[in-house]
Amino acid sequence: MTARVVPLCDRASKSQAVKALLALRGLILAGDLRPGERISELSIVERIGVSRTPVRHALVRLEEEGFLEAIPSGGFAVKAFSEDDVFDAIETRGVLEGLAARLAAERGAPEPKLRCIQDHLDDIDRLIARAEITPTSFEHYVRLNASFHSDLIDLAGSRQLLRQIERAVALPFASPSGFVMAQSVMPDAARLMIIAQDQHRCILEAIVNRQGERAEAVVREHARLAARNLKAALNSSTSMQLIPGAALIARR
Amino acid sequence: MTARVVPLCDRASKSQAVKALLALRGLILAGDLRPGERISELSIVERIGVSRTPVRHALVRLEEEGFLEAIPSGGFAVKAFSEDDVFDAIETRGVLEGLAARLAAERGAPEPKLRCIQDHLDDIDRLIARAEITPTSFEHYVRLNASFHSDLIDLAGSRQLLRQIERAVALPFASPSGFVMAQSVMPDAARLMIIAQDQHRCILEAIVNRQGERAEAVVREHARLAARNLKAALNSSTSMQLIPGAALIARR
DNA sequence: TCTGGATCAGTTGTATACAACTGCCGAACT
DNA sequence: AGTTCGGCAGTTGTATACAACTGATCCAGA
Repeated sequence: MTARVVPLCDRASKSQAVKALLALRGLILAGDLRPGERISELSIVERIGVSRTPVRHALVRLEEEGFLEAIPSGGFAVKAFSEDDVFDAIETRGVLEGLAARLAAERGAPEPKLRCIQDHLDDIDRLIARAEITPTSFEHYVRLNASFHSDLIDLAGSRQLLRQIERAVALPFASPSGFVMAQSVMPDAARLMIIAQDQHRCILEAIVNRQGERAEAVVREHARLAARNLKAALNSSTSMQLIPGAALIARR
Repeated sequence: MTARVVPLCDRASKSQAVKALLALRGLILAGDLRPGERISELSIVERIGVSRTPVRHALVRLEEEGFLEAIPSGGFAVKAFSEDDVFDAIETRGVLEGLAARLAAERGAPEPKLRCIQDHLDDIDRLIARAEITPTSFEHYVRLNASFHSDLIDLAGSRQLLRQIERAVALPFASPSGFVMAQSVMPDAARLMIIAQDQHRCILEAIVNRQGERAEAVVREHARLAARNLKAALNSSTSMQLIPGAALIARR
C-alpha cells in the first residue's frame, strides 16, 4: 500500500498554518469580517476548521501584513482604511518601485532579462491591438502587467528593496494590479491601457539607456495612474466590486 | 491581602510573548546565534525561560522584521546580510524618509509641530557647540537625532508611510541612529555632526517653504551620510563594535 | 434612582502533550 | 565496496487543557 488515500490533499497538502492564513485573509478581503470589530479566535476556528494554534499564527502574520491591528486588551481587529490611506499606499509603492527602476538603470541590468521584459511588453501590445476587451483578455492583461512589475523589481537586484515592496504590495489595493480590473468597466479603459503601456516602454527605455532619474520619475507617474483609477472607481460601485479588499476602505 | 507579591514585575509585567521577542532579538543582535544556522526552538526555550508558544510567536515576528528567514523544511535561521544589503537598506530608508519630507512640504505641516522640531534642532546646535565629545554627550546626540527623524515621519501624517518606514528601520543598521555611535570614534566625528545638522536645518527649511523636491533630495543625501559612515566603519573594528547587529553583516 | 462592587461568562495567553516529519546513521544486501 | 532501505533520534507542527484576564451584568446598599 504505497498509495495513501489523500482525498483532501489538494486542500490539506499545505500546512494548517498556511490554510488558516489563506482562509482568514480571504474572509477579510471578502469583507466577511467587519473592520474595527474584534476577531474572536474561536469563531475563526469553527469557520476554518483548524485549531487555535495555526489561527493565532495567521493573526500575527496578517497583523504584520497590515490587515489587522492589535487591540490593547488583547486580540486583533480588522483594520479600516481611509481613502487617504489608500492613496498614500499607492504613492509609497510608486516611490519604492521608482527606486527599483533607478537602481536598475544606475547599476545596469543583464541583457537577457531586458530582452525577456521586452517580450512581455510585446505581448501586451498585441493584446491591446486586438481592440476587443473581454473579461478574459483583461485577466490576461492583469497577469502580464503584474509580471512586468515584478520583473522591474527583479532588475534592481536588491533583497532589501524587494522585501519593502512585497510589504507595500501586500495590501491588494496598493498593488499594481489592484485597480486594473476596476478599470475594465470604465469607459476609457482602452485609453488608459494605451497610456500605461507607453509608460512601461518609457521605463524600460530609461533603464536600458541608464537614465536613472527618468526611470524613477516615470515609474512614480505610472503609480499615479492607479491613483487616478481609484479616484474614478470610488464613484462607481460597479468598479468598486472588482477591487479586492474594497470592503476595508471606509467611505468618508 | 490585596497587595500581591510581585517581585518579578519589572521583568514579568510584559507578557511572555514580549519577553521572548525582546530576549530573542537581543540574542540575535548580540551575535549569539550564528547567521545561517537553524534556530532550535528548545534551545531558545531553555535560554529564555518561557515555553515554546511565545518563542514561536517571537520567531514569526522576527521573520517579519527581517532578522530571520524560514527554512523550507521547517524552522528558522538567522539571516546574513551582505554589505550591499546594508547599503541598499540605507538607501531604501532614505527614499522613504524623503517621501515623508516631500509629503510634509507639499501638504503643509502644523505650525506648532514645526516650532517643536526647531527647538530640537536648537538643542543639537547647543550640543555641538560645546566642542567636547564624550560618550554621554554622544548618546544625547543620538537621542536628539532619532527624535528629529521620527518627528519628520510624523509631519507627513501618513499611516501607511509610517508603517513602511518602521519596517525599514527595524534593521538597526538601517536606522538613522545605526552608525552615529560608530561615528563617535572616528577622527572627523565633529565635522560629520556639523554636516548632518546643516542638512537637518535645510530639510526643515524646505518643508517650511513648501519646497517638496528639495526636502526629498536633501533627506536622501542625509541618508547617504549614514552610508558614508558605514563605509568608513567597515575598516575599523573599533567602530564596528558600536554598531548594533554588526554580527549579522558578513564581510565579503 | 444611582453608584459601587463582586461575580461570572467568555475571551485571550501560556504550557504541554502528542503527531508528523526530516535527516542521519547503520546494517544488510547486491 | 557501494548502495539502498529501515529505523531512530530529534525536530517542528498541531491540538488542547489550563490559567489569567477583561468586560459586563446583576444585585445590594445608600
